[in-house]
Amino acid sequence: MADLNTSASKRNTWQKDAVRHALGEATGFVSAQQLHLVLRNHGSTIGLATVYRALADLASAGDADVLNSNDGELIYRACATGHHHHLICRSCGATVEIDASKVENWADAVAAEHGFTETSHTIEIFGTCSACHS
Amino acid sequence: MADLNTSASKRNTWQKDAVRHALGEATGFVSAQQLHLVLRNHGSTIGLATVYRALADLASAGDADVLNSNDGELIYRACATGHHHHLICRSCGATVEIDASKVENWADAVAAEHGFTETSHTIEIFGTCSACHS
DNA sequence: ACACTAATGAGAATCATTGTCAATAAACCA
DNA sequence: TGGTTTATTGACAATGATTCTCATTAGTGT
Repeated sequence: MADLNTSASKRNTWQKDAVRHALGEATGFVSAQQLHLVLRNHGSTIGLATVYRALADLASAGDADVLNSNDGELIYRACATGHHHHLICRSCGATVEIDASKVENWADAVAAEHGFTETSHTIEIFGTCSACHS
Repeated sequence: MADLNTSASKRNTWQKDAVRHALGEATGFVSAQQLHLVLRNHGSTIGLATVYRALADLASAGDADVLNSNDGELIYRACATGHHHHLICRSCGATVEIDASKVENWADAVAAEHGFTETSHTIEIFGTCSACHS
């Protein structure tokens, strides 16, 4: 019974759909805890561990972006397209996806210059958006 | 700037010196736990909480860089000069400080373009250094 | 040396995240 | 459709990093 095409056979559950949907509804980045709370407040009986698992799956499938907030918790965001970076408002959490091909190239070049291979990078820009900048 | 210990008077203790020194000795980024272990192995009786406090102080004084490792722990590094970024070997932890004025400007420009002010950013490059890339 | 009080350290407390495992329910097949 | 298989769930325990508590220790100015 080996599923050759879909790596490890996955099942579709309403829990995964709920997490995916809730993540899509959210504006900006949200933590697993926040998402779980929202779902429970909407009457869902989903478990916290399941939210964590679903988010981890989404992230590893490339359907969600992860980054660690400054106070050490992982926060997630629904993410449509391929590789990109974020411009995030520190006060309201609004997020703008930004293309960064120039920086990509710069990062790869710098790494290569120092003999590094298999490079990856973390690039995030934080600021105060115009709405929050009274 | 460097207003001396007037209102928030700080005291100099051998513990803080030990942490500062151990951090200077380390190559690359180290966690508070690792640093504590190293100090204890060298015969120090310093407490873990003190290592955490000393590192937090160094970081907020601008004498150390902080970043979160991918497995969710804070790692520190002695940092000589102003603003810069890092190229880090994923396997041996070797670190290269890189100047990134081009990217600085890019980041500020992108932020301004979207009406963001008071911008800051996180830019780190990870890879496998030539020594580790057998 | 003395007094004042910041800093220390041992352990408890916190908090996000992950592991455990019996019970549940997708997906597949006859 | 009903039965079987087994991935997935969820309640709770466990982990692990970091922070807090508080009695004790030790810098610093007088």
